[in-house]
Amino acid sequence: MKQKPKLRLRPTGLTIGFISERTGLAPSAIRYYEEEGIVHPHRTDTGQRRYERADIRRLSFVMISQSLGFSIAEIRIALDSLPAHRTPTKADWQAISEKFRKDLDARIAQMTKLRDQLDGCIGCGCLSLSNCKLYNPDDRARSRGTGPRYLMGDTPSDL
Amino acid sequence: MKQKPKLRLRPTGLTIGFISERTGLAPSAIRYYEEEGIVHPHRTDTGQRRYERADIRRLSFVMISQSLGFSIAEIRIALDSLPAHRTPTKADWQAISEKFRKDLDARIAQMTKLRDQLDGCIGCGCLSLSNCKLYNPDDRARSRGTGPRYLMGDTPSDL
DNA sequence: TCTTGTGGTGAAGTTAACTTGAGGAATTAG
DNA sequence: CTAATTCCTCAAGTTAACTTCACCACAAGA
Repeated sequence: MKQKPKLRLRPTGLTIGFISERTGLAPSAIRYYEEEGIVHPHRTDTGQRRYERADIRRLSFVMISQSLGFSIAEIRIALDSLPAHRTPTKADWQAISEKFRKDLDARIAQMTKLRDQLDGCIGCGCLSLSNCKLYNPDDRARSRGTGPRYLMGDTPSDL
Repeated sequence: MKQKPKLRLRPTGLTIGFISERTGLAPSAIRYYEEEGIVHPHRTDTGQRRYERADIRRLSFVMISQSLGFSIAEIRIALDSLPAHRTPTKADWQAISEKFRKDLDARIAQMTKLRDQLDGCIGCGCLSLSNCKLYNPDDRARSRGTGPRYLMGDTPSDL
């Protein structure tokens, strides 16, 4: 008896459950990503979502990028540069990761700089902001919450 | 005529407005930090908050730490290790920044590793998760949003 | 003293990234 | 052919880190 492979993928495509298993993402998260324009599954005539294998890659890319600190908005923009109606090639993915690599490089440099100055700034106990190298407002690593979030630099006087 | 210095600091201590100016933080944020146990100003008999100079340092520490990606919960815990009823010394701040430096070191190492493997993983276009070095679940850099957020590693099969 | 600030207190709103729940339709297993 | 799954939609809830608002009290200066 032929052991029927329990694949939730009809000729129409992969089900959300299948994608969920393979990526570890909850179906609700995957639907959310669709709202955010990160994946664009097509629908069966009865309205169920069907994905392609390439979508697993897209979602993996999302997870990795998030772990690197990118927001889904940024990720969406990056993914938008992938070809719309053609399965992305190796070269497509390489191009997209290039930008992220740049960003990563910058952030690593930034953090290294901060670390090296930590002892001289917080560690020394002075925290005199006017001398402090941590003043650097070019910090790009923050974007949570609401309203303005400014890294010190508005207070030119000493403490 | 002696130009009266417009310092909002009565013998009772520094006002929230003064602290706000010096740190660049909005008064609302400073009050919020109080709720979160990060600063503990005392009150005048009429209920106004009065801060100490050391609080500016605490708040600066908070801002710097946040820019490094620490949550205020983590920061609060770190600050709790400062002496409660004594102005923190140089040594106190050094001890506290030591832990953060460790964390920073780890994160820099992590990001560097990720960057170095980016080309070989996303860049190559394979994204075969079972081979991918980005699998690494020891990633500590994420903690936003609700519910479980797991970095791939639950999906041992290939994509 | 009178008029502007500052300051204080809730309560409610905001963004991001999702989850949870209710109620109903399709699909699949036995 | 049922029963059990899986899926769908829409609305509302959640956490973090604050902001905004309304409304009232004190404080400072001309």
